[in-house]
Amino acid sequence: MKSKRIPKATIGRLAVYVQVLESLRRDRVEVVSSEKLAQACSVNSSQIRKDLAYFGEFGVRGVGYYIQELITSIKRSLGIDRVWNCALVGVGNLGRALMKHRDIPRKGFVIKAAFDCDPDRIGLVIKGIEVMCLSRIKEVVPSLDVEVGFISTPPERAQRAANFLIEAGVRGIVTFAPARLEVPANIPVEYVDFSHHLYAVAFYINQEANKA
Amino acid sequence: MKSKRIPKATIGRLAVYVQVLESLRRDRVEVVSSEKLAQACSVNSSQIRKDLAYFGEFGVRGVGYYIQELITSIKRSLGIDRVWNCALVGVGNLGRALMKHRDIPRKGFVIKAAFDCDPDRIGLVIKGIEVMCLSRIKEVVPSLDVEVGFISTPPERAQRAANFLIEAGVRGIVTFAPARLEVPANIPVEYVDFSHHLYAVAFYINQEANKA
DNA sequence: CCGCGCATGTGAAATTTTTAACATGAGCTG
DNA sequence: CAGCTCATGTTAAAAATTTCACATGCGCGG
Repeated sequence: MKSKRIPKATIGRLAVYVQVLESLRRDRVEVVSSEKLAQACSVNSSQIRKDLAYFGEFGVRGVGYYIQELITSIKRSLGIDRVWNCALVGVGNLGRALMKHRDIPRKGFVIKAAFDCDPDRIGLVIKGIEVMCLSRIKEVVPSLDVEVGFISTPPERAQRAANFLIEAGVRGIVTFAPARLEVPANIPVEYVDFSHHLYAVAFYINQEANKA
Repeated sequence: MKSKRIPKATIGRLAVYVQVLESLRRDRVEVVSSEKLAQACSVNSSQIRKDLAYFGEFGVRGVGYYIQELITSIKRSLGIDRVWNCALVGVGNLGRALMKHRDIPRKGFVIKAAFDCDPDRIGLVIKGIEVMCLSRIKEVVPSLDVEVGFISTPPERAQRAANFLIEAGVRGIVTFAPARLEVPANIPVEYVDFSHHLYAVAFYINQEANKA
């Protein structure tokens, strides 16, 4: 386990490995080889061993990987072996859907506070969380130990939301708004935008058509 | 403009360029240099010129890129300068949200049909679309010129949904189910799963912490 | 209408990432 | 307990991608 720069692509694949491993675990499989796992994830088996090697030695030679153990190890490596407190800015349709989405807490991300600047929304209670005025964010985020910010505002207000969140002390942002954000270099931002996948599928369909 | 294999990463970036360019257009900006665009997208300016070069020459030397024109060119390159008819399988919470989601048609993807295997859901009408039994898919997809399949079933039924869609003749799939799919090599699949972004942000936050 | 400035498009260099190859070590068998 | 099998962990090679550097060519000003 050497401390080297870890490729962004590796992080993405680790998430896939976890997904596939959890699916295997549901099927009561206990051990898997890098070769088998590779097939299920549509990647090369060396790739898997390489990716895992960034974080340690998790397998048993001649045997493979114990699935439960590997899931735990990957989650620890990614830092998702604990709960992350989150704050959400922008309580529109999307924001409300996120607050109600069961899979988010299931993955260890708990929305502890929600903010908006629309007076009509302030005071609403969704899933036990009261929507607060954005001006209170600086007081609330530290007191609730919030480390991650979710942005679900319209694109034109995303930057403002980001500024508020960072000012309030969040350490990373996941934004669902279709807008790029300018943030300090030490604040990671993840852009969630499934329209990119729509574009991609259209492109690859055309590409297949041109092959044939 | 040479016909070379186009990196997957390039496709992802093109989608980002479109997003940023459309934002600039909203601000009435008419021309942009690769350098300016690069900054807004947090990439290298050579990268942008390289990415665009796969598809043609869209800029004017000494001037830059005409934004409206570039948007059109990129969209044509990606194949999103037209409408794509889609069919959705799995009308649970997520499926219904997708059917109501305005941004999907806005991007040129129109859901023309919806399928489920739960009798309680068959017959429901959502956004003018009647939910049909999955057994009818093979008749409906060709008759409505559907080319793209959306999967929003639980993970354990995603593969079955994919099989039905492909059998019915869709050319590509966008799946929202947290499961990997086995499909013929000529059918592109895009996996939409924002939990990957949650994992990523957690990892990068930890990484920042270890730096300091 | 010539020359200058500027930003593109591109070929080559540098870097990163992926794939292949193999030595290592765990576990099983006789 | 020696030897054999198998799959990992790792080193080296190959491939792909990103970045650099600059020649090309458009537009403007004198």
